Amino acid sequence: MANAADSGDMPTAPGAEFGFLDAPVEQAARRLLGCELVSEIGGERVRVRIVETEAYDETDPASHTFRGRTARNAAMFLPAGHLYVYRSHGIHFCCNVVTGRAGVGSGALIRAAEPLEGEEFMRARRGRGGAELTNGPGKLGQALGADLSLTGTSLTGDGSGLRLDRRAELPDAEIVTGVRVGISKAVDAPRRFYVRGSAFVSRHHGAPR
DNA sequence: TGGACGATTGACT
DNA sequence: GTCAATCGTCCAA
Repeated sequence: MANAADSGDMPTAPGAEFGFLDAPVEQAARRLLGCELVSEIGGERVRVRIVETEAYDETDPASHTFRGRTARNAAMFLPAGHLYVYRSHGIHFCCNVVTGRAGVGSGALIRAAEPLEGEEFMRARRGRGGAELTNGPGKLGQALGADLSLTGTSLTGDGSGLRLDRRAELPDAEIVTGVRVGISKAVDAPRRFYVRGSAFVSRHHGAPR
């Protein structure tokens, strides 16, 4: 697995940049709200602001890492600040920011984001516009141009993948906590977080109205 | 090694 | 509201 720290080209100590994600996954998931994701995949620069996340870790029956490390979920055990991409329903690519220490299988699913830059590229990839660009995990993955080749990469950004830019932590009053979406286990765990009032928070079947 | 199922989406009734 | 698409992963046998 490629790791920027291996090549010795890290400008700072490994992990320092994403130290704010080396925390209990619920806290890390909250801290990701408001942060920005930059994609330069295919030479097309796209930038979005994260507005919805869900927390998953090894203690959680709904998590891919609940039954331990496998070939698919190995990236979740990397240090905080790496990317874990999985294929959903054979069709969609969903992006997770890995949190916590190396060897710990935890991360936050990025469920939705607001477009900030490169909206024309997202429209071309999605075949749709408006909130439909990025208001769901599969939609966001498609808008960013993400696929399985990005899993295990570092979010420091190397000009060809994804970069995570930290932003100031949102005040509690702007964060809504709820139950996660689309899972069949631990359905009542309050591990979904989204920005109050954002028009890009995901819509899904069975959503409260 | 077979088979059920999924951290979803979009089209259709 | 209902259901198909689509395929890799993982568990049971």
